[in-house]
Amino acid sequence: MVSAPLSVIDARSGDKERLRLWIRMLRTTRIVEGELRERLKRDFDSTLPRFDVMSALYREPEGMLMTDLSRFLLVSNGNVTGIVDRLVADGYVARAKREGDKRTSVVRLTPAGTAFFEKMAAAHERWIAELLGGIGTAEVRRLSEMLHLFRSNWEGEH
Amino acid sequence: MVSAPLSVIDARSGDKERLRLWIRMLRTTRIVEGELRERLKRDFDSTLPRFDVMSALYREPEGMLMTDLSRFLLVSNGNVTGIVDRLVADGYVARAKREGDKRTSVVRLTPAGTAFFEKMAAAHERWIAELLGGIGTAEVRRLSEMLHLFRSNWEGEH
DNA sequence: CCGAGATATTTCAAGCATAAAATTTCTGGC
DNA sequence: GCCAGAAATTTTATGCTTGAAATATCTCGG
Repeated sequence: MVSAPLSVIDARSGDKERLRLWIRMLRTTRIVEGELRERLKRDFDSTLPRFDVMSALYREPEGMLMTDLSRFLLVSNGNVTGIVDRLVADGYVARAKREGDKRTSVVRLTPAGTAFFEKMAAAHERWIAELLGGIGTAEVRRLSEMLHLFRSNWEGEH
Repeated sequence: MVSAPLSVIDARSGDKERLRLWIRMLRTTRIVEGELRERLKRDFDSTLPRFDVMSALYREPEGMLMTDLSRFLLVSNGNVTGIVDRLVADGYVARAKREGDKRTSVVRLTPAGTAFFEKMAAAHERWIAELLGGIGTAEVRRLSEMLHLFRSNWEGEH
């Protein structure tokens, strides 16, 4: 046999293209994240991790446990502790002890935190619209669907 | 006038979809990055930033200036200093003073660094092929092209 | 020449990130 | 009731990240 079977050749060439896709995805997210970081700092004196935490809490007015927060954000539990500490110090977030389980504490946005987040979120949505404005609406939909599928597959297996 | 013009309505609905796309992109890269980080640590006792630096240097056997390195990787100049420091300490990278300009130093992979990187890169490519394997080859090509266009647009404007 | 700005790099302070260890509290079988 | 293990959280050590300040060197008009 002189050449590999077609399926193997296909797989190999596909590998290279997946690698290129990954590099481009990483570059795109880095560009956008860098821009968002800069603007959050400039306009709100805040950061992306703080925005992420507040965004998660905004969706859950009853509050969340630290563990749920770290799982949702895909970051380590120890990491969340520090970010929440600083948000508490700023008065945007409150920790509430619970009746039943003394290990856990429910974390939620304060009214000040909610108001502040709503301002940031509005700007954030405008920025994303601007930064991703070069991608056509049909492409956006297609791409989004693809990534949603990826996530479903991933979570199905893990 | 009771309702906004069509173009405005279109823009608004597109904004929401772009926001959703951004969130999904961020989640995807976080999942993949987390997996890569874990495997780099497990199999090579290394990290993603170190891999990125070595990858950049591998493409330039003549070496790179610190500034070019940080620009290429889209990270701050101060950041590169620390990563390179540790790579130098491990013997994978060397700083060479230059004749002409005493401010600059050319950074390049050592033979040990080259050999080590080639092992990592092979594993890295397999991992990406595995992790992004759920996305069909045609989709990969399409998606990749889209992101390439995004980057071209971005760099054209900045 | 020579000094004002430009350029390359490092240093610094603060915050983000992980994994692993330590602490505290809960739960279920005995 | 007790206690072994599980679970929620914080602490710790180390490394990554940024923006800004500090240092050193270069360039070039006068």
